[in-house]
Amino acid sequence: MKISALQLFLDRLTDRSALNIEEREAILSLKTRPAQAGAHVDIVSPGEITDHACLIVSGLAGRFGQLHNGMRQITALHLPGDMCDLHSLVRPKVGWSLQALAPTMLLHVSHQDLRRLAQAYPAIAEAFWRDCVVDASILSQWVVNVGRRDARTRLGHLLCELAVRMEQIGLGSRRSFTLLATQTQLGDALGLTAVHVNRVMQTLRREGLIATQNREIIILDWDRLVRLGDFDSGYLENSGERGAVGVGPDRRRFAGQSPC
Amino acid sequence: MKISALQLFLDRLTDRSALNIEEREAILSLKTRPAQAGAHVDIVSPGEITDHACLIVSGLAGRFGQLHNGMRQITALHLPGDMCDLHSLVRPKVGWSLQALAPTMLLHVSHQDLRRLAQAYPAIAEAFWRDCVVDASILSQWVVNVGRRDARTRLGHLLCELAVRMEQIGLGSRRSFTLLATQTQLGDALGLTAVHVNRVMQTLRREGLIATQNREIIILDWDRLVRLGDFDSGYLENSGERGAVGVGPDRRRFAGQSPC
DNA sequence: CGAAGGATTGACAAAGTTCAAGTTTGGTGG
DNA sequence: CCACCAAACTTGAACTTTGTCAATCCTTCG
Repeated sequence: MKISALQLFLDRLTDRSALNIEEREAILSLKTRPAQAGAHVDIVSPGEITDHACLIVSGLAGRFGQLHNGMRQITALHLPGDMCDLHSLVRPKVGWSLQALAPTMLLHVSHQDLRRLAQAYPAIAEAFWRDCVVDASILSQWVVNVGRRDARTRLGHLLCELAVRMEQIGLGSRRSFTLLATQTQLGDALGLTAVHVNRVMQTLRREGLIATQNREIIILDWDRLVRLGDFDSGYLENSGERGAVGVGPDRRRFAGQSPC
Repeated sequence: MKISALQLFLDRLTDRSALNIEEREAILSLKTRPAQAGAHVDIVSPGEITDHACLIVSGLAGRFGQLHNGMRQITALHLPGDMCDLHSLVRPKVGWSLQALAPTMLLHVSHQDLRRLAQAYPAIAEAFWRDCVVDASILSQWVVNVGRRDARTRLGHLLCELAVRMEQIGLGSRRSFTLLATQTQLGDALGLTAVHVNRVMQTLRREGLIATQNREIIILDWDRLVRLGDFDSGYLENSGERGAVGVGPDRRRFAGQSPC
């Protein structure tokens, strides 16, 4: 049974923030406009002033920083269920491009509608805010990864992150998942050359850490990969400690959902 | 005449978000508790669950990601007027340490009080959210900088960023400002060794781009440094395009303040 | 004055890049 | 179903950039 992208998005929100029935319904009944983008095509271009956010349904999208010399650096990868441009709600002038890395289906959600929700339900505004903060926390890790780790560790870390995130949204697991990025794109994410990504990937295979077939990454030894990648999933998970600005009546707490 | 840190913080908020008199007064009347930290001492340690945010009054603070092998990467530098842990309002479990890079004075502001404001004034909640988003946008640039630029460019970019940010808060200008970080700390921010930072800095001096005396950075040729650093200040500035979740009655627009 | 932290230097090593040439793969039209 | 094309992946050799280590100098501060 196929789960709608809005449901995935809502799951993520409620995993991190408490939302009551009414608020959840409100999210689920957001109007959306389907769209798609082939590999390498911009979903949002830099300099634009957006009036909508993009909810990934399937595929893979990346946020690209462009250098004046033409080099590129991916600063974020967006998986299905990610509401990519949520931050554009409060800062509509985007500084970077959002590009599909592989054929990608998405839904446009208008700022106007999102704003209406945020106005009507402070708890939703807070959930949106928290979502942005979690994204920033992933971004922080990205800086650490790219700044201070050698290539092997960097790639290991990225693979771990993706495995956990894919598992969170129910696509694959930390034993295997589908990675819709080319080695060149991985290089752009890691601050490495495609050539070097290739070589490092080979050593990981040779050492029996991972295997690949087609677009599938198979993690043969999770524990060793975690150690190699210096990975600590804390920044991705909702550790149960959830800040609350403390909005609205009728607040309800959830039990955690994934027995991770 | 000395401007209070709260006023600096408010200036930043109102530069990015419209706040009416009442809301501004509310910010200014926040209760604060002074604190200080010597160079290299933690202000907030990783794993803690904070109940307050930290407003920098003077000095310099940095957010450190720690690797398991002991290496460190600075993911953000915080100047006076920065409310460092605003994001902890919605995610109180912090993943990284906040450390003073030089003797630093700061003010603690309790989450409780900040939450009260955010509840009472949706426009303030939105301003806080926007502040977090701007921080994330700086973080994005940081990823690009560290991931894809060579050492010269990286250092050039960081110097440009700091010059602009110092100018924004009225400490120094893009012709000169005080940089309270050691070369080792710069290395931690740039993903480079202290030794290499030193050498690169020397070439910048030799080429007549910058001069240093004591803790002061003097930028001799701003345009050339901007070109070298591949710097575009867009991500720091409030481009006039300001998203509005559109909260509260009595919204008022400001004219821009700094004729940048 | 002496200690400590920070800046500077040099010789060398290592990690990653560049370039340029294959090889494989997947998809498309005939 | 095959031939062909483009994109992705792989390989090797030479080359750069940055890191490492270890010593020395300089400044600040008690």
